[in-house]
Amino acid sequence: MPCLSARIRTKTEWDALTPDEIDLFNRKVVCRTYPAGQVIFVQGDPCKGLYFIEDGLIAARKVDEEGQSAIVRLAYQGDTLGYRPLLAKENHRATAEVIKDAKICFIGAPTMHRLLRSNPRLGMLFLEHIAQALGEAEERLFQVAALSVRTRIIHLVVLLRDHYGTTTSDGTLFVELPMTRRDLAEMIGARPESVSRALRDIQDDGLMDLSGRTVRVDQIDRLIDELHHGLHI
Amino acid sequence: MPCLSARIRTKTEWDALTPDEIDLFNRKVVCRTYPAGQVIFVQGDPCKGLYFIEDGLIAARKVDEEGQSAIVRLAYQGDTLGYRPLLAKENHRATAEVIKDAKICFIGAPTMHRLLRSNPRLGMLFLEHIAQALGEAEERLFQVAALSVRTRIIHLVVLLRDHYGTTTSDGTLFVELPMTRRDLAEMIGARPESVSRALRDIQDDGLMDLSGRTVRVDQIDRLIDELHHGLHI
DNA sequence: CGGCGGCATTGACACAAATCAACGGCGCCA
DNA sequence: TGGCGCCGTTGATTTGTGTCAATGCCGCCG
Repeated sequence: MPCLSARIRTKTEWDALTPDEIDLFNRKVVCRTYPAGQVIFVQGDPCKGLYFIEDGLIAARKVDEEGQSAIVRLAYQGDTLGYRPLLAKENHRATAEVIKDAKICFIGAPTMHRLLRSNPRLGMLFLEHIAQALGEAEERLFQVAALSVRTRIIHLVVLLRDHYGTTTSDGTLFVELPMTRRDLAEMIGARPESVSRALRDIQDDGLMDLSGRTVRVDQIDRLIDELHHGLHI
Repeated sequence: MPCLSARIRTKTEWDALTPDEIDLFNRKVVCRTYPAGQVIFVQGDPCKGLYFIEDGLIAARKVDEEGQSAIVRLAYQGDTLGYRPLLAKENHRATAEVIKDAKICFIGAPTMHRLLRSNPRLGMLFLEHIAQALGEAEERLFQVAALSVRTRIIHLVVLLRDHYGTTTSDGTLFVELPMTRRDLAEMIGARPESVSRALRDIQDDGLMDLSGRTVRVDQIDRLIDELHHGLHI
């Protein structure tokens, strides 16, 4: 079973590869599974290649000397990890940690550069991908810089809906919060206690129903409205 | 006088262009000057092409419906603006506003795509550039999410040193803060009053000397140390 | 010239969020 | 089976920033 299965590939930048290149990829790639909690690479490490996420959820976390910490990016199935330092020719600037058990394929920098040289379209698709990633990073920068914890939490739930939301036949939306309160807090630049309180406040206002790590939302519009019009109307 | 002068070009991604392509660039480009305060494009606008900054300083600002606002990026001489939406195939997600009088060259999207198709190396250099921009965005995201206003201010001064710092013969460093307190505040996700107070506090601690928009730093090490070891030692 | 508007600073105060502390629940494994 | 450690919540309290208001400064323009 090749790591780069067609099902996943066609939705990613790897769709640019020719059959020969797919063959090269599959020969060079090293795949393994990582349990939750495992660290894939550490900030400061030299970047030896990149990691294609076949399945699972990974967080890129930055930490400083005082222990202050924040999650700067999430990587889902089909995403690629480590491309930023590879392309910028830098060391890793974040630590990658598995949030949900993952299957990850490593591809070394030399192979990657060979593919980029032989296939300009691959570079163009990476360009598009990284441009979107920059847009998301700037969006979250804006949110943390300008919005309240409550609003940031709602943005986070809406964001997680893309990958962890399911809608039942009667239109009710369920969103799984796929990580601890601590990690949710690090995603929005807050403390776990503040996340707990904000979630309860939003629940008390009838915007969602929380049980454990699952959020039930009856009227997603009411959530979205608060993002656009603020609390009061 | 062609817009893409060799002096600036060789330090940017445009160094990849062949003489023919430079010629095409110079034929297609439209240059003009913008006074401070002028808006170059507005968030939500379709992206019609990109803007090469021959001189000046530009801020990319995000604003929401409630008027909350933050500066998500600065663009200096030699930088290119608008490449993110162009490459991500999105509309502009920020408003570009001139901070210091600028000379800017506009190059339309069709020309740009033609250059990218004819010259893969241009794409590779953009890839490298945008990868670094993503690194900077994530660094600032971490700072706003995890650090105090005081620390963020120091980071900002150190950042501005790259483009607005000069060192005298006796080793004293002068950094110009090239914008209003309001804009400084929007760069770090704070209020102008908080910026004023933080600057005064840092000055009271003898780490810098502030007069108007110029900061004098005698021992840059002491500033940098605070970033790595915190306030106390 | 005089006055208006934006900039910067400062003080008093309010408030959102952090901190500190305590508790119950749960999984894990010695 | 018991206990240790992490998770999640809640309460009490502190504190860093935001908010509001007043002032002085300066540049600009009628």
